[in-house]
Amino acid sequence: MKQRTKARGPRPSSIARVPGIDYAGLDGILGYALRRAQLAGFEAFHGATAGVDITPPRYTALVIVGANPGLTQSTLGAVLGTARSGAMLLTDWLEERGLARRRRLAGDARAWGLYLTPRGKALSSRLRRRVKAYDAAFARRLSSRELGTLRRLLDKLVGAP
Amino acid sequence: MKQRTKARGPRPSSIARVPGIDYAGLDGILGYALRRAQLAGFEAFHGATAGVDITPPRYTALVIVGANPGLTQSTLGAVLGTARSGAMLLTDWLEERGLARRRRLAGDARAWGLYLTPRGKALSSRLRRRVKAYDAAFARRLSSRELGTLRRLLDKLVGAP
DNA sequence: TATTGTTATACTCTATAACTATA
DNA sequence: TATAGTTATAGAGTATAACAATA
Repeated sequence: MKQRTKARGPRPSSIARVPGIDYAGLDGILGYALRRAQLAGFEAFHGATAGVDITPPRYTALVIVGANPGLTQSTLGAVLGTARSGAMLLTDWLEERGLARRRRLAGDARAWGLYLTPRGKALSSRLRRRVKAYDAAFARRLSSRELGTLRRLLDKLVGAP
Repeated sequence: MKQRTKARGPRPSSIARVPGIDYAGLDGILGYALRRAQLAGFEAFHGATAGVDITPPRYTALVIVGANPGLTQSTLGAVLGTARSGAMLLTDWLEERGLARRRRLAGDARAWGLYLTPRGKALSSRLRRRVKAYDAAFARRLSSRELGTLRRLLDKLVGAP
């Protein structure tokens, strides 16, 4: 393992159904059902990254920088839906661990281009494989037909093309 | 309005699709699709609670205490899937705003029972109506048939009966 | 011994505002 | 003026650990 063995910090747990509790229509809310499902998906991620000190946004940053070398921090922020300052902290985190480097871009002296180091590339590819496998195991709770339907409905819900 | 008019703190925004970016299979991950959908649902919640200083866990605490008077903090924590210390902070928050009260329970001198005040009940019922309406508007992006399918698949995914 | 609530501490995630250097 | 990055600050959410009172 390259990173610390213990993931610290908040790990949102799934929402257990407590017997005898009146949920007062809370479980009739679509947003609540989505939240529960998302937490179940998070657990798959957590299993995939056990033993590696990483979190979902950090994983996303790692993968996105890996697939888009030379990306600027602003663009990374746009992809993550986060403010520039957050993209900077993520970049710091990657750089401190030797996973990525900032390099000056030719066209614009204000911006940095982000690039994974060999170590970052190795971690990215290892984790991508693991996350994919765990996610597939999670998705296997549905038939492939159901899964296709679910993906279509989720896309429609968020207005994806 | 009874609460502060401005909700502060982090409001997770939705994940925009940035053109020209290689997502490297990230969007093939079910957990990622669920996350995007959940954020869209969160926006519905945010619209419903505009002008009221409340967050999803605080809203959940308000509703759950309202529907289960005499609930202990430990049970509230179990419902929310959070540690006791978190349930305590939520209870403090409710109490500071005059929305709930702690009262000693007869059976166990260690535990507090939680009860909404009239003000808490009023806020709870107003917000429940608004959240339900906004959630319904959000859900209307799907046909009622699709919605039924989605709910069934989400329940199956989290292993709900 | 175990549980309830509490306090203390820490870390992640996110945001806004003000600043600098550059465009 | 506008943008990229940075710094400072703040609040929300979550966790663990240790403690007192009670079971």
